[in-house]
Parts: sequence; C-alpha cells; structure tokens
Amino acid sequence: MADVARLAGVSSQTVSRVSTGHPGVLESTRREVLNAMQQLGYRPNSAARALKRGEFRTIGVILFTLATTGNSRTVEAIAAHAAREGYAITLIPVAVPTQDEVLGAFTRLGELAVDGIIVIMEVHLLDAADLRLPPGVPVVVVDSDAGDRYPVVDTDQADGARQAVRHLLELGHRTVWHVTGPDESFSSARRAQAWRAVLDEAGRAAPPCEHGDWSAGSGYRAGLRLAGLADCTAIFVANDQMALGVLRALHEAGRRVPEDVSVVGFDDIPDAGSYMPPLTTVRQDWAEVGRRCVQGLLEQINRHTVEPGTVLVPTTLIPRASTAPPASTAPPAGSAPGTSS
Amino acid sequence: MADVARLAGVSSQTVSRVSTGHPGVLESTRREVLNAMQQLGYRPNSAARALKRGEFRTIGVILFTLATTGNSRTVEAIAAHAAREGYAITLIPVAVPTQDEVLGAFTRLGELAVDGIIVIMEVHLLDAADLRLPPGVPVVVVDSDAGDRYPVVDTDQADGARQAVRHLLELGHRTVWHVTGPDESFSSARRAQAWRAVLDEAGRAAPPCEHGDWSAGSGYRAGLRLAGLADCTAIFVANDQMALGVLRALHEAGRRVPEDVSVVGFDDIPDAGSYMPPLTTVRQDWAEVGRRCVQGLLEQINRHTVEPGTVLVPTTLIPRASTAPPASTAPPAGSAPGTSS
DNA sequence: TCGCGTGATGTTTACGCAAACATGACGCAC
DNA sequence: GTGCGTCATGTTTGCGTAAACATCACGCGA
Repeated sequence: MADVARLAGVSSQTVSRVSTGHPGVLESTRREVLNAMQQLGYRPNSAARALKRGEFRTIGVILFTLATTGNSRTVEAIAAHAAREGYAITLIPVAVPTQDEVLGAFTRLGELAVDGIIVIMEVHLLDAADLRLPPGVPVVVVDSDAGDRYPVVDTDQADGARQAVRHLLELGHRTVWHVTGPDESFSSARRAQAWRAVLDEAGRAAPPCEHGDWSAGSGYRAGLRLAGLADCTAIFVANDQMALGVLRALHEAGRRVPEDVSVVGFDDIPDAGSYMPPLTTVRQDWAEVGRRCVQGLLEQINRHTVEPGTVLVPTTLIPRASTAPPASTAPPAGSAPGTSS
Repeated sequence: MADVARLAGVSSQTVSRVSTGHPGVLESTRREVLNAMQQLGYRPNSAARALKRGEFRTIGVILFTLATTGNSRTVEAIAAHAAREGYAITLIPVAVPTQDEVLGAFTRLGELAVDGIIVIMEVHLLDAADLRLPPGVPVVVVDSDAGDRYPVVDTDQADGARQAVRHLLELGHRTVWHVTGPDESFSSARRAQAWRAVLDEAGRAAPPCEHGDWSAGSGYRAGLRLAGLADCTAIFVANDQMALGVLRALHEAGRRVPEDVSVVGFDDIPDAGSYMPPLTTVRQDWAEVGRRCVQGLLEQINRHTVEPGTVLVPTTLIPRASTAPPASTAPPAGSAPGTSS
C-alpha cells in the first residue's frame, strides 16, 4: 500500500480511501491511485483488513457430507446468496458423525475466520452435553429440531410426508407401507412420524416400517421384502434414491408399478422424473432453505439479536406415473388415471 | 490475550507460545495458561494470526456448481484432505459460466484470504484472454486440458471411454453409438474423442452422435431417437444420468436391455447399480482427484515451485447387467453371459 | 482584509499476534 | 569461584489496514 501511495504521490490513507470506495477523494487523485494499483498489482490484504475491521465477511458451514443432493444444493444456495452479500463460505466437513469429530470441527471453526456459522446437521449431535458453539458467534441450524434454542431453517418435511401419504389414501389404498431412512436421522423420524399420524387420523392400521439408510441398495432390499406381501399396494419411501431401489425390487418380483403397487418418494432429485416409471415424489426447495439460512444469519450478525424458532420452507407433492388407484379397489370419484396394461 | 496473560501471571508471549504449541514452556506454566484461557473463553484471532504469519491456511475452490456428483465429491475430498493438513476451504461458486462472472469470482478470490486456488472448471473459460489468476497465487486446475500452463488433475476420461467402447466391441457389437454431454464440456469432448478413436482403430464406422446436456431428460430424448434405429445394439452414454434416461427410452420403445441393446454409462454414481438393469459404467475416483489437488497445491505453496503438467487418476470399468453380446451375433469366445429370454 | 467553513488530503495510532531478540536463573566444567 | 551454555520467560517490534484526528488550501461573506 505504501508503494502505491508513493507511486501515486499521495498518502497511504488516500489509497485506503480509494480501495474501500470512501467518498471525499478528488476524481483525478482517484484515477491516479487506481492507476498505481494496477501498475503494482496491488491487492488489499484481507487479513489486515479483517483485523482492523473486526469482521471477516465469511460464513462457516459445518456438515457431514456433500454427497446428499439436499446438502450440496443447500450449500450451493448458501454460497450464492452469501456471495451476493459480499460474504465468502468456509466449508468444514466432518467425516464421521461421532461426537468427538463434531467437537473438533467446532474448535476449528472457533479459531476460524468466520462471522457466523450454519450447521447442517442432525440435532442430537448438537445435544451432546459439552458440544458448545463458540459463544457469541451467530448460528443457524438446518435439519434439526432445536428450534427452541437456535434459529432453525428446514423444509416442512412433516407436511411433505403428510401430502404423500394422503395422496396414496385418496387414491383408494387401504393403508400405506413405509421405508424409513436411518434411525439417527431426524428427517427420517419426522417423515415416519407424519406417515403414522396420517394413518392414525384416517383410522388405518400402520404396517411395520422397513428401515433403510437413504441408499438405493437399502431401498432395494426393503423393496424385496415388501414385494412379498400381497396386500402391500402403496409404499411411501423416505427418499428418492431408496425409491429407485424399491422400484427395481418390485420390478424383479414381477409387481408392476403403479398397477400393482404405488410408490411415492421424497426429495424430487433431478433424476426422479426419469425413473421407470417416473416417480411421484415430494419436492424440497433447498435453494430457499439456503437463502433463508443466509438471511437469518446476516440478520443476527448485523442486528446482534438471536431469535430461536423454526422457519419451515413448504414442500410440494409432484404427482408422476408411479402412483395410481389399487387394482382391486374401485377408484373414488376424481382419482388419478390408472394406466393399467 | 493480554487478559489471559495477566490472569495466568505470565507475559502475552508465553500465552502465544502455549496457544501455538511451541516448546520451551514449563508444564506447570502451560497448565496455568490453558486454565486462564478456558476461564476467559479466549480464542485466538485468526485475522491477526494470518496477518502476522503471512498465510491464511485456507484454500479457495472456484466452481460452477455443486450439483454434479463429480464436483461435490471432489470438493468433499478436497475439504477433507485440506482439513487434515490444517487448511480450511473457501468456496466460490460462479452461478453462470459467462466470462464476466468468472472474472468477478477471481477478483473476489484475489482479495480473499487464500494461500492457493483450486479451479474446477472447463479450460476454455480460463482461456479467455484477460482472465488472469492473481499473480503469485498457486493454482491447480481440475476438468481442463490446460496441462501446459497449470498443474492439472483429472480422471483419465479418455482411458475410461476407451474401456467402455472396447468392452462393447469385445462383446461382439458391430459398432457403438454415443450420447455426448454438452458441447462446451471438455470432459464430454474427451470421451467422444476416445470413443471415435477406438472405433477407428477397430475399423468400425462411427455412427453420428446424439447430443445431451448431462441430464436424464436429455438422455431420454436421445434414447428415443436411438431406439428407432434397428441396427443400434450398443450405446456408450457420456454419463450415468443420461444413461438412466436412455434406459427408460429403450424400455418404453420395447427394446430390452441388455438383450436387444447394451448400454454403458460413465461416472458410476451411487445409484447406477440400482438402475433397471444395473448399469455397466466407468468409475471415476473423485476422492483421489481431490486428494491429488490438495497435495499438488500444498507442494506449490510450501516449495514455491510450479510444475505444469497433468496428473491422471485411473478410471475403472464396472461391468454390470446392462451389457451383453448382441442377440444376432455369435458371441466371441470368453464373452459375458447373455441372459436373453 | 480578515475569519471561518468546507472539502481534500496527511499523520498518528491501534487492531491481535508471534517472530526476534533480550533477560535472567541455574548448573556444570575447569 | 569463574565462565559459559541452556532453558524458561519477558520485551520490543512490525505485519497492512482504516478510524480518528490533524492539517492545509481555497472561497466567500462581513
């Protein structure tokens, strides 16, 4: 900076004023300085800037994996919106979801140059007694039900699951089977909970759950088990990838979809419309989740206020070809088309 | 820090020594200081640290999207390996791949607190005349053929494509059709190039390409066109998602896979094994790509040397159920099992 | 003509930390 | 007992920037 000042024949303070865009600099001086900057390839040192200003203009994102569509989409949206506000994103992946690992990541985050943190993580890991966020650092949590202690942003998974199960019941299915995600997952728990609630409300017996781990392979195995049950005509699968596996299992078992069995997924990943048959599923708006995260975090940063509570982003049922009225039941009036061969 | 020093009854320098883990501190003093840190909730200020040390211990990653499996996996691996070396990852997504946007991102990166940059991006965008990386900042490029100017890490896509096409020829197919990725993509171009080269070598005529955009939908449309060609018995699709669409198109057109048509994909995304039928495809080792990126970048950072050149990570053909000898041709000796009905 | 306001620019200082160097206590060899 | 090396710790300094304050030139009204 001193070099630039010398070359431009001004003081370093004027250089600073130009580089931060402050007013009160003569247009001619300004051009002179910009010129000198170009010539010397000057780029402001962000460490010094951060030290002086006391802020980093950076948001930390801590998560387990980018491998799920939801996480990577959310992160992408977070990064895009943060960039728009002049914030950068620092990514802290935690490889294995053990408590120690999470703690480690937070320690690092604590030392990291961030003004706020977005946690994309199941809440029970935050519950671990001595896992404390660096005090004074604004936090927003995704995929958690810690709404009483932190600001939480999430898609309305319960409502999505409700829509899915109701859709199947309205088609005339007597009851709906369910393939869950992994036990530790709160998303999975919430979807299962809503599934059970709708069946209860409708006075239908809830069959036992099949348990998966979000992967297509686990869906396939669950699907094989369900394919053996003659009275299983409708399955709500907790995500699209497992639904892919279920579709294959049903196909191999000779049960047609949707003629014999209807299947609904969750997520609406880009491929879901190309499954065989195209999958009826529940769309999650991850872009909106990311946007709300950034918005909530920046509010905390700028206003120095924290307001715990949960923001729910709506979900939408996307009807495609994998659901139809059951073959043996007269479809109720105004039902979906049955494309039985 | 001064407060901690006062509370512990030592100088601030001793606090610094403890917090950086430097030797030469009496165990008793050390404990005293750690105690004081705990009590006061002291966390070192990374901006000041970076300013003093002249390094940020941060790597910038610039990319277009996290939505592709390859990119998110690569980023995840980069983050994991970087963390192991004590580096954080700063993510700079560029929403739209126009030249201006890219420039903008680099400007931001230039001002950003990074010691090096990993570019996950097609090379022709780097070629743009006045797109210059901040001088003096180490760079590694992925998904590009700029090996003459930058260190490049990539999977051996040409070899993967070769394996795929040879596999189909060895099964006895007369020739192999091809569904490409988008025109601007160098990955796509390299795969198409290798496809053509193998056919040339084998003295087979290369049929006209179908063009897709990586999405399952585009694969479906291409598949419908190919399904109409009676002599099309083998298709090499440039990625798994498009292959999913091709499978659906063939299915709808009544052409069985693999009995009537063999299909090979590229990527080996986690779902590929659950397609109907499970997809023969080419596996890319993105984790290894990420590892090599970090390794190469840290070498540059630490040794202050740049060695342009391309590191190729091997690809592997994963044979599954979507390929078989053509029905009308006597399979050559030692071929794969044909499960024709 | 003088004083004072205004706007452009310069000077000083501190942000928090960690190298570099300084100090001081102790022990051991001669 | 003197000298010197070793180890633990303290003191000084400066990293690059920007806020706060200081200065200076100029113009305009009384």
